[in-house]
Amino acid sequence: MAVTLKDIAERAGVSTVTVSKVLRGGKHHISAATQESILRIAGELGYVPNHAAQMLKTRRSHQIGYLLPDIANPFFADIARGLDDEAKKHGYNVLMYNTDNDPSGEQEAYLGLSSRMVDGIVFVHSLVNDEINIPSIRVPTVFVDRTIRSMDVGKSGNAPIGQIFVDACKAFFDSTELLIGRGCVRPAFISAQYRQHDLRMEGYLNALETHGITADERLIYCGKYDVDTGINGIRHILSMAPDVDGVVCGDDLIAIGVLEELDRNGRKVPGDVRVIGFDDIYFAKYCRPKLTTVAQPSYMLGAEAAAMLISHIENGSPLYRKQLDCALKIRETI
Amino acid sequence: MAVTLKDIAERAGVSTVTVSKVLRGGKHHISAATQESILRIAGELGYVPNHAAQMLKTRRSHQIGYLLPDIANPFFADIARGLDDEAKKHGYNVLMYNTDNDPSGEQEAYLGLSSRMVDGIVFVHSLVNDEINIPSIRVPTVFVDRTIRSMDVGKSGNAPIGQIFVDACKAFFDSTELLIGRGCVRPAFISAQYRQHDLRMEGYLNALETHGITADERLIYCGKYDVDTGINGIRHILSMAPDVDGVVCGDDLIAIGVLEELDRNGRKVPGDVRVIGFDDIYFAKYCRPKLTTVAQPSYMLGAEAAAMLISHIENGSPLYRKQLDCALKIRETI
DNA sequence: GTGAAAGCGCTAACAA
DNA sequence: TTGTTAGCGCTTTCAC
Repeated sequence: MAVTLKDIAERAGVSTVTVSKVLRGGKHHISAATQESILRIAGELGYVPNHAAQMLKTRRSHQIGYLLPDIANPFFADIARGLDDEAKKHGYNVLMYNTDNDPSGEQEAYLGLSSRMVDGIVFVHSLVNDEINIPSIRVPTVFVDRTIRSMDVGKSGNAPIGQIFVDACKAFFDSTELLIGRGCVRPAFISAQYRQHDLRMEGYLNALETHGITADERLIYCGKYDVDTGINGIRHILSMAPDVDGVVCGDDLIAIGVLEELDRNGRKVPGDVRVIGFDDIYFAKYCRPKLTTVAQPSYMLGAEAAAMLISHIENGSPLYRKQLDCALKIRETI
Repeated sequence: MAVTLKDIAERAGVSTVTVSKVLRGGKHHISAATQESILRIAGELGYVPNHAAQMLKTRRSHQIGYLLPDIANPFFADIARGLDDEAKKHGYNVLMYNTDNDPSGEQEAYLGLSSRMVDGIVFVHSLVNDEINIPSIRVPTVFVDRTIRSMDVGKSGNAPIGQIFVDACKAFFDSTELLIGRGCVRPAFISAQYRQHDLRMEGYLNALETHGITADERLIYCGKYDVDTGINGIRHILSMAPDVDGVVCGDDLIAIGVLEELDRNGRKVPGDVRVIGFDDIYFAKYCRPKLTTVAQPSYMLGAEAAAMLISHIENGSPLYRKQLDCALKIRETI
């Protein structure tokens, strides 16, 4: 059986309250002698506070939930790392939950985490149907990466909401424009589409329009954010529109698939087809040819989210919306 | 304020005990009518059990801790995915903690997690100094990937210990032998070395000896399990022993670094130098040239660990040692 | 079938 | 400066 405040109190000849005060530190008025003896005894006995009891009493778990599509995607793993590092600094731990972008799983997870009394949730939402699919926000929640429209936020109920994101629309506008600038006249778009109104696609489409290029649905393919979507996507596009000369990819995983399949088909990159990704996962720079991509500040996305959440939990500072910048990484595929 | 058993009890005109029994399901002797009304009311009120209270009472958190070096390493992310999937099946959640292989951080984390009352811990241990650096095992713990010698296990104290691992020594023996079979006479070894007695290096050395090749310390470089170690390692080796004609890499990240630096130096792979990795992370097959490597069953490592742990927690089945098989993935770098 | 009593370990408010 | 009282929400005897 673990050692409790009571055990220490008995040996020190004081009450549990005194022990509690001393051990918790902070401001109290306990004599130096008592303090010292309590600290010593606690050390000797190897006292470790019982979190469940503290939790029940204080309604604080010092845990934050991380709801994400899939930790095996390096982009989300980087966010996780930022989260965990920042959380640790403040004595918080991270409860991870993979949703696979499954809306019902997401709901279940959200409820589950709130009953576990996480103090806050960092949520990379699937955004199916363009709206958050949880009945109500019960816990302070920061949405990362995928933005929520303000009307969704209003609708969501009681607990406060924050957002950390990048301007994906602009990023995709820029990268599409970059391809066009390099001479592409038939740039394709391969991505996932979890919401009706996809910002990445919007950026692509805007750039096309700006440069007087007519959008061609044979050049657009939507699947998931994974390598297979890249492979299948470019294969499909190659069959429908063999004159494709550029590919704007929804993320780097897709881009890697595109590179792979293009290689199999003997199409040279960037000679025949130019390719650009999104995220700048760790491996982007080790692809051959090295992947040109738009870097998301993934680690910072996580760290900022955790910092915002914890500062809200501890000091009541309000949650906020914050946009982080992307950075173009020109390498060899354009 | 959240709805409690008491709220339901009042409306249903029964005691909290009755409500608790019904809601928890399982075997009890409550009349169908009472049951039905309790269930209905609980549903209406949106009852969610308070985990902290349950925890305090039952000493079960339904959480398992995952202590790992770095979630940004895809190998550990894959394990995490296996863990989480298996844990979810049984109603458990995963608390992640990145240690960066820092022994003192590991200790702190281990203690922290046990005070959070995790029901078990899955531990990818740093194994510095060839022994586990935690004072005593307080919680059922399964060591994954890095094996613990049985003497370490005995020493560790009270709570039971399990292990899921692969035969790294054999794997490295085989892959070194493979390089030799392809004609390498000066195969190098680049890896991390966290313990004095490193199994990966042992396998490499054994193979050398078996084939009558004298080990040459200029061909051995140890750093960390990351890309930079591969880059620095091969750069260093190239300067010391330019006749190197093969590299056995401690993991795929290192191999990727080696490939990168070899390319910069104009050395052809596999023409001039043959390279083999370890893990088979997702990106191994998308390197150029495609990385030949030994696949670890990373997802299964995680899933098995969770299954073992949970079965022990729930049914008291003993923890055990289990070895999983690796599989050679011959691609283009040898 | 159902409920009363007790307590898990801790902390907040108030007394002394 | 220290202690008393009370209770967080739940579950576990055990009695009815």
